Parts: sequence; C-alpha cells; structure tokens
Amino acid sequence: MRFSQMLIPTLKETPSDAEVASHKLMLRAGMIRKVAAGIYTYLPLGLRTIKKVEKIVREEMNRAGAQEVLMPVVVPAELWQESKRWDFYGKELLRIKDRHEREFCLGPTHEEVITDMVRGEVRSYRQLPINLYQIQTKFRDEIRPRFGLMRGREFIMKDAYSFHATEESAEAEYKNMYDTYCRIFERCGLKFRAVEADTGSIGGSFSHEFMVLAESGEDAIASCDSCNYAANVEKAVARSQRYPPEEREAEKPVQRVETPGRKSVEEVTGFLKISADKLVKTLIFKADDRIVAALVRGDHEINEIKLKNILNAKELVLADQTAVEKATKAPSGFAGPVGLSGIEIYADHAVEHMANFVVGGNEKDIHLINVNTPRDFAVKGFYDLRNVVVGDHCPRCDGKLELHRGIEVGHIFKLGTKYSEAMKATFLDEKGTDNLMIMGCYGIGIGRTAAAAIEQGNDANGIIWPIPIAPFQVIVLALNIKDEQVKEAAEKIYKSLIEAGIEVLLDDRDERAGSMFKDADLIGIPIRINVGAKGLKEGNVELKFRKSPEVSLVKLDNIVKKVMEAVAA
RNA sequence: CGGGGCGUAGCGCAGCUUGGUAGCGCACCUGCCUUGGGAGCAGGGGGUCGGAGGUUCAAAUCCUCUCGCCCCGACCA
Repeated sequence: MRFSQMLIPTLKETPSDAEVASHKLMLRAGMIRKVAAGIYTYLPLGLRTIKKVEKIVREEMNRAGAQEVLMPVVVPAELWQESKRWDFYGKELLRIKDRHEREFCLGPTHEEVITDMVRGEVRSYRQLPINLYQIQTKFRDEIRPRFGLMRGREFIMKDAYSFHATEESAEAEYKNMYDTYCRIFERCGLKFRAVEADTGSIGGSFSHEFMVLAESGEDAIASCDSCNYAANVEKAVARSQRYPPEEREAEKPVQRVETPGRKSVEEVTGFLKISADKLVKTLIFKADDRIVAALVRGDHEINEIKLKNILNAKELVLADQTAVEKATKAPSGFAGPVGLSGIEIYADHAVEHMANFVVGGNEKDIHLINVNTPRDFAVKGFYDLRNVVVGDHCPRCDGKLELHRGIEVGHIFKLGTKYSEAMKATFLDEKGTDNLMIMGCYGIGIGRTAAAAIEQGNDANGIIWPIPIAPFQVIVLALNIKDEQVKEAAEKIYKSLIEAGIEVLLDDRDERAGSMFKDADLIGIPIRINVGAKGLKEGNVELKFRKSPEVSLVKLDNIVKKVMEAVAA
C-alpha cells in the first residue's frame, strides 16, 4: 500500500476522552474511530491488525481440529428462554423486537444457538467429539464501556464450542484448547499467563483465563513465586494461616467503648490506636431473599464471588442502610457479630485465629474490644471469603503469592452439561441409550488482543507492534519524494519487498522527513527503511527497528535480504 | 443507577461570570519557499455554539427540559 492513497488519519493531539495507552494510540494512529459509547469503526490500518489476529486464531483453531461456522448476531428470545438465561443474563443482553413484536436479542455469546443446531444435527456418539467455532461480532450492553477496544459494547470475538460423549473427551479437548490458546498468544507476540478463573455467568465446572500482563489491566491476578500456580484474584485461594495455639494471646474480658461517629476501619482503628488486623469487619449482605453477615479481618477485603458461591446464591448485594439497621438495630457502621440474632454469620478463616479483636457493637457509636470467638459469638463456619494479598501462602506449595494486573484476552470453560441439559442436547451411545452431551466453550477477544498488544508495546512516540500482528511488517520512507533518485530507489525497494511477500507500506507522501518519522513511529510499523539522498550517494539506505534506537546502513542491493531475515526472526 | 464534569469547525480549546460582529492553535485547500524528527510566509474554505422550549429589542452566554459523551462510584460499614 501507498501511504498517500490509504486512509490513515493520524492525530497530533490526543482526543480528550481517551484514558489508556491503547485507546489513545489507536485513535491517534488512525486505526479506530468512535461511533457511540463502546462502539467503533475500524479504519483500514486498524482492520489490518484485527485481520492478522483473526488469521492467527483461525490457523491455530483449524490446526487444533475445530471447524469454522458463522452464527447470526440476532437471536430469537425462545432460545435464551429455553436456557433460562433470558431472565438471568440481565441488562447486558440487548433485547430488541421486530415488526411483529417478536422478541430477539443481540448475541453476547452463542451457547444457545450452537447447542440448538448441534442437538438437531448430531444424533450419534460416532459424530462426537466436535468443536465448532466462529469469529463474529458480539454485543454486550456493558454498564460502563471504556478504554476503547478494551471494553467495548460491540466487539469481535472468536467463540468455540465443543461437544463430547465422555468426560475424558471433554477434558482432552479442554487441554487441546489450552495448548492452542498458548500457541495463539505466543504467535501474537504477547507476554501472557494462563490463570485459574471463576466461571461466572457462563457457568460450568472449571475454567482458565488467558491474561496479557499489563499494568493497565482491569483484572488482578495472583501468582506463586515458586510454583506455577496462578489465578484470578476473584478465584485465588487464600490459605488459612494457622498459628500455633501458644502464639494466641490469652482471652481478655469484653469491653464496650464509645467510638462517636467512627464507622470506617480507618476511623475506628485510628481512634482506638490499633492496627487494622486487630479489627473484624462485619458486612451485611442480601443474598437472594435472606440476610447474612460476613466477617473479615480489618485489613482484608471481602471477595463477593467466593461468598456468593459458598451461599449458592443467585444474587448477592451489600445490604442497604435500611436492611442493615433492621438486622443490627444500629445505624450502619456499627455492625458486629456479638448478639446478632436471626441471621447466619460466615467468617473468613483469618478471623478464626484472631484473639481480643474489635467489632461493631450493634449500637450507635459503640464498638466492642477484646472480643473472641467462639466465646462471644458463634458462626455458621469459617470459609475462604477474602481476596488474597501479596505475601499470602500459595495454596499449592510453600511459596508466596505475588499480585499482577492483566487483561483478559481469552477464557476457556469446561461447561459440562449445563446447556445440553437445559436444551436437551442428547446423543445415542453404542448401547443405544440417550446421553447428555458434555460441552466446553472457548473465547478470545480479537480487538482486545490487539489493544492488549499496544498496552504491552508502546512508548512516548507511539505503538510498538509485535511483527506478527503489525498492520504492515515494513514501512519504506521516501524522504523527499521529489528527488527522482530517492523516489526511484524507494519504489524499487517497495516493489521488491512486495515480490518477496512482505507486507509493506510505502510513505510516498510529499511530506517533510520529520512528519514521516513521527507517523511511522506512531503507527508502530516494526521495520523501517529510510530512503534519503544522503545515504543514496553512498549507495545506502537505513534500516531501523521500531523497538530500538539504532539505525544501520545497508547497501541498496542487500536491503530486501536483510528485511527478509528480520521478518523471519 | 448515584455523584461530578463536558458538549462552540475534523482534532485540541478560548469566549459564558457581566447578553450586543463566533474566535485561537493544529488539520484542510491554493501559491511561494523548504526538505533527515510534526518548517516558514501569504491567501482561502469550513460552525444549526448538542437539541427543544422560554426570558429579552437582542442568547454560545440567563432559565427549564432533553439528548449525547467522559470520569468516579455503585463492596470495605
């Protein structure tokens, strides 16, 4: 392609509504433009990268034995009603009606559609296993779309669904997809980590997320410094830390203390001059229709997902002020477990090992000190209710946990029979009996993967693409296109590179050198060739890699060979 | 959904307090000049001031409503 003929509207200034590097740079590099909140148009340069990511995904999925299909974006309500997700998926599911007032939704994911198709077409164990995938536009009406392609409402996703006759087969495919995903993200040139994850609204028995490591990531991940354990913080197991009994202080008598207006952990610990690990927070939750209390140490954070799973609740929200007052008979801020009647109390493991701690008094402006359990209150049980913190023991070995941030670019689930059961997807085994198909599903955010690559590769001048997903592998700058020699040499290199199968962009614009350098850096093409009068006098052009500052002189006749080597490397 | 902020030319913004000719920089077009890190000069095009209603002789500016967008929150008692 020629720069002069391609729509690459680069911006000198950063649009004011962009926050993270990938969003700013995709806008500045002329790759995307916003149409509405969380909805974007891909411009030629942006689409090239999207297509390259898709190509890698497609090649690896095909290699893994999956077959490509394409399902509709608009899905009839009945399918979603059949799986019960019409009611459970919530507001993220964009519902629409056609002219006959029939209900549809825009597909946010396609378990229902694929299961419906497969149950109609697959009857025998002989046809299993099968893995079907598509690369398609999804719509999820996110509460708060942000960060450009990172969390859009409309986005391109590769989603795959596998169907199996046996658990072993399903698990073998899960492993196959795990390995395939590793290959995909390696080929994209990304630093990533596969972590154990919660299954969330998709459901299923176990799952892994593929996280691109980046400080701007929305997810926190915990990983062990000595073994290969890694998990999303939502899921990471906080190991109960047991102290030998002799280390526990002798129990002292409970005392009421006045703590006027002190509600938060900081206020109470500051007022009483104690550290946060001597206090126990009491959080009142509404789990479906019941009220429960959860206890965690003052310096720990409750993990609602863990609590929700323990309670087996469909919906879990923090109770509002009225409910808190009703449950504790005190204004919010003074809740505590002592004398709390009529509601179940769930405590974090860490609370079990505390002695003489501080809790709310269930009375305005009162806290209790030197509280102990089980002496002063009973709990339903001790569970893992909190988020892990740096330095926690690894649940698998004696190592310590570290925390990092990541961008979720892929997610694989072993679904089991959740959908096949709801939608009666069955097959006949060799004995002629009906069985539920066992399913797996596997997703990759295509646009998010591209955005994640930018989060991982950028500097003050712009994007630094990994070669495999760069919109072009090489950019040739004709520094002063009006100089016939320069023009001729640049054209010749351009044509030779095309013949050699290289993806090359020729900057043939009548621009000053400075502008060309700035644009080339901004759009992040990995390999740059500067063709200028200065070098040509000696028969040289310059070879420069985006990721390093060095410039090397290369003889005109050698440049194609050099570039081929660099691309292959 | 709660709180805050912003909508003025393609982009970034000023003007609004105190109503009275719609401006600046970049980008764009023409010409000259220039050509190795976003040059310079001259000329030029482009705006229902998000939308609707109201107050007023007069509204980008004041009032009401509305739409859109951004940020924070919607767990830490």
